[in-house]
Amino acid sequence: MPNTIDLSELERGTHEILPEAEFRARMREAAQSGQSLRIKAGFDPTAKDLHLGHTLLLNRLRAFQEAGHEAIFLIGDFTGMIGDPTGKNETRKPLTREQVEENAQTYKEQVFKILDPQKTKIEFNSRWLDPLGAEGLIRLAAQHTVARMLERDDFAIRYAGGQPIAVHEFLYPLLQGYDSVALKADVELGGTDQKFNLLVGRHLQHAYGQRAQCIATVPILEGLDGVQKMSKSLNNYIGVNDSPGDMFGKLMSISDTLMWRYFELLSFRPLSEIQRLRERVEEGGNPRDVKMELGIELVDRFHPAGSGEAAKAAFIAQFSKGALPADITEVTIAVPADGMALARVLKEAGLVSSNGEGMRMIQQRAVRVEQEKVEDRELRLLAGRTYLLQVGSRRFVRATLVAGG
RNA sequence: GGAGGGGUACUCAAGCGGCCAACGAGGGCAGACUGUAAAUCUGCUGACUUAUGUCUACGUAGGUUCGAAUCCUACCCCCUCCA
Repeated sequence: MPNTIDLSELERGTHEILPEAEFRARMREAAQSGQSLRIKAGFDPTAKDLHLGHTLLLNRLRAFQEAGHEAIFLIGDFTGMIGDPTGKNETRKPLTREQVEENAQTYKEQVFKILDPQKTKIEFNSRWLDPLGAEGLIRLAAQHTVARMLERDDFAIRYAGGQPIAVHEFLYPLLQGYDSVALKADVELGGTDQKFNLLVGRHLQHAYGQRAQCIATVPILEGLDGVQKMSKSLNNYIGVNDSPGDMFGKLMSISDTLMWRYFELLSFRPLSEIQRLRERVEEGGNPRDVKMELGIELVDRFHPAGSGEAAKAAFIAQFSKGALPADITEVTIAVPADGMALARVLKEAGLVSSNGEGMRMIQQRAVRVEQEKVEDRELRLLAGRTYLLQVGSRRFVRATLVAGG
């Protein structure tokens, strides 16, 4: 049952709420009547690992949940089993039912780091899209016009630019919108790139005689590079399952400008406090220290209490004081009697992807053995002892060489 | 259905018979500088126990040639215009 009408918490971190007046009215109405609302957020079942970009949306969902509303975590398994709408994205190949279920399982584990499992309803859209059938699909398609479809930005641009648009691409927004009809959603949350699709849901609910949902969009979070959106395929992400050390380290490597963006979107601190931090830096404080605050907050959110401080301490020890990281991967490599060329050892240890790269790294003075920089490309390591190998400043392995092989 | 243009490495994009493992840009990695920052500068960026050597790669399959990413044939895919 809704317990508050603190709209600022619900609206914080959103990019846009449409229509805003209606949204507010409905929230107040719900609070007065004690009737909780159905808040929907859809997720693609392809991504197995959630990253901080996904959490923006989850944080919003959680805010509604805490306000006493019903959070519906919708997994788009039906669409996932068909594949990428544009058909151009290799990473979104059609999935089998088993894969979808497997992904859903890992999703749940990660999602409940943020959402309250007791108050979250998980749905799969194949539940109503499977039985829809061709007839239902055509009836659904009849509710929308081509002209309105072409209002969507990327369609409009592609159409105008002579890029192909396959007919089925028009069906995706319809199916997603139909999810809202099937769920009788009151509010749908999504990324700003989803705005059009969310509005289609609103339109369809109206067409099906339901009270149309309000929509709230959240910004797309930039990745570590500060430019492109955070995504695993661009390798600029921070995963919610990243180890405390990785998470903290990645956060420390972002630019000072991006740091403020992360504060604004990811931190739960009051905006006034963030403003104070900003002033501290403007008055000459080291941005690094503020960045550490961010690192601690986020590491603590996804790991046991105290992990943040521990990650910070480890970070300082390793990078500011040059100590070795606490956990170094250990490998055992079998080498011939006359030893093995260093480059090859690096490859076997997984520090570089090829022998050639190993050679290059040595040439570039990026390789250390037992903390000593190696310049000799011919160096061979012999069996019978363990070496501490390092490539660059972050890649470490402790390799034990044994005779054989 | 007709006419034309095009498919090159992670991406974009040159090359149009040998000097091409393939210009350039972006990305990535490394070094310097630092706050593991960012920005900047420099180098590297197909594989092979690094070799003035071999192998694999310019949509796919064949062919011409001493030699092909480059020429020819067929096929596949994409785009534009016309119907």
